[in-house]
Amino acid sequence: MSSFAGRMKEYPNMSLDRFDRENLHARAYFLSHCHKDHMKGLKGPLLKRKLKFSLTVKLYCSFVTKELLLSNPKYAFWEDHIVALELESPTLITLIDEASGEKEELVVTLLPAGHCPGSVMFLVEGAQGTVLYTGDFRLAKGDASRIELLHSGSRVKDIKSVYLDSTFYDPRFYQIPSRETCLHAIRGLVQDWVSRSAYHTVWLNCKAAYGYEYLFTNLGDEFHTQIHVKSLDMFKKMPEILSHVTTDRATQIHACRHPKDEEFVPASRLPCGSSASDGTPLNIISIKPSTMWFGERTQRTKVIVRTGASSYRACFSFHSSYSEIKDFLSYLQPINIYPSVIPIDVDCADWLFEGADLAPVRKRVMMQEATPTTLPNPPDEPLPLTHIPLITGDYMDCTESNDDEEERYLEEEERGGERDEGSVSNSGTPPHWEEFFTTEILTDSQTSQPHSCSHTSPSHSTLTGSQTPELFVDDSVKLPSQAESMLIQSEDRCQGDALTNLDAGGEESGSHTHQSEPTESQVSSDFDIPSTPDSHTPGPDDLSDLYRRLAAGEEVVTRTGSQSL
DNA sequence: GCGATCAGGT
DNA sequence: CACACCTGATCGC
Repeated sequence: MSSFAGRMKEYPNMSLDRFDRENLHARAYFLSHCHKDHMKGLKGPLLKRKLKFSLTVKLYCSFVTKELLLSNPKYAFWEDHIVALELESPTLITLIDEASGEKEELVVTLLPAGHCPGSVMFLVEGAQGTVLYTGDFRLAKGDASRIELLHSGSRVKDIKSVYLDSTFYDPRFYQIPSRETCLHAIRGLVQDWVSRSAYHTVWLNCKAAYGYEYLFTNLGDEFHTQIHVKSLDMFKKMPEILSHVTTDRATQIHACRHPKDEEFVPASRLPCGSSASDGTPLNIISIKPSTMWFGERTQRTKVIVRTGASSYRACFSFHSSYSEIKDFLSYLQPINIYPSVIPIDVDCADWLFEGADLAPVRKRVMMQEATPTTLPNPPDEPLPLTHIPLITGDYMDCTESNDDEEERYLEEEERGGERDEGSVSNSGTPPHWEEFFTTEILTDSQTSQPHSCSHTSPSHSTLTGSQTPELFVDDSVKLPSQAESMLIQSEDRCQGDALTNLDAGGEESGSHTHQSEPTESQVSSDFDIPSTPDSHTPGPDDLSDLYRRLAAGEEVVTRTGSQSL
């Protein structure tokens, strides 16, 4: 849970993702995405009153976030105070102190965060330097190098501070299977089930939060069906999503919810109460998207876990893993890092200080926010940790990792392997939600013709798979040597039930099928290499070299004017 | 009656 | 593990 107090040290007159307490005095507000834990105070009466008397206070966010926010009537009073910004379009924003008239100019750029529809990171450039507020994000390895506006020419911008979503910035969450791997596994399970008969139905037990939409669109496409959901209202202006969801219960894939669902769902009923028209009972399995992570030493493709006769958990994460965060930070090389949650357990912080001999000349500290009890100065004195927070060398074991073997688990059935995934989905690229957005309001009957309205996104993203096929990752690339050495051949891998052994009745299957070792190409999917021509992600060797040179006092970071628009 | 906070649940 | 909620109880205004 984000404990970010809302303000950045460099630009205390803007508030991001927090709208209570000190943030009531902000000159401008920023919302990175539409999750409740980032909207604290946003519907508070104090802020509501402030808006009434203010001509200049605005809330900046993406078009999609604006749409999702306003689909909830409780936030309707914001309507005339929201300024939706295009992605990747640097925008000059003037912060005005309404009492004194004092002005402060900033250039703010929204960068896609891959966390949920509309989610963005805020890149802020101004007199106090360039800072990046990540909000919540899920970016794959190498993604930072593909974001043009993090660069100035061919070089990464000089970033003073990163305000980081550090949810999984802990070695225990070393690796999380890629979005494509998870999607592929879920697709396989759904395929296995719904192909049995028209009465075989899948219930996706998703949380009441945005972020599962790309699962719906992908499964919808794959199985030529729409996914049953509770409401379509919020997607009115997002034809790509809208066309894949329905309120018609007569479909084999459901993601509907009911306040008190959990109990009676796996038995035979869906939250929506749907049943076959001829009285035949439906065969229902539930798939619960959950975050499952993979420590270095438990490298195995446990992407789907069977938790009962007809219930499964499927790996699914909105947040970047430790290794993805590490890659992100290694690439950006910020001077300061402010984690949004306490970075790691004090008891196992030793790993932080490994490699201290490589400490660079350039000051590099891990900042920690003032604890809530030491208010009222949110961007208060940081707590500098004296050594490098990023260890690009060997990862040190922190705690024993995830070996919760209390449940029977399935290993992902690899079928065609992951090499072919680029042809199935926009592999290697996070979903680009703005593409789904239109200013038109479509009715249900119009949604059979999905289209993206490019006029709302004149500056297209380099992350957009559909527009940049050359960015597709070739999963067959050789592992970087370091990454390769980190992969431990698993000992005897426990065999789970193969997906193909599911009974029609959902009984636990007695038969076991030997699972083959993942091939290198399958395992390497999280160590892919970016292919953007004019940029590259430094590999572990590059970084070690870089640190060595920094430690030797060489000037390797060339400063460029970070004020360029 | 409302909001904020906490406990407990998925 | 931790997420992003939800519900209900309690407290204060």
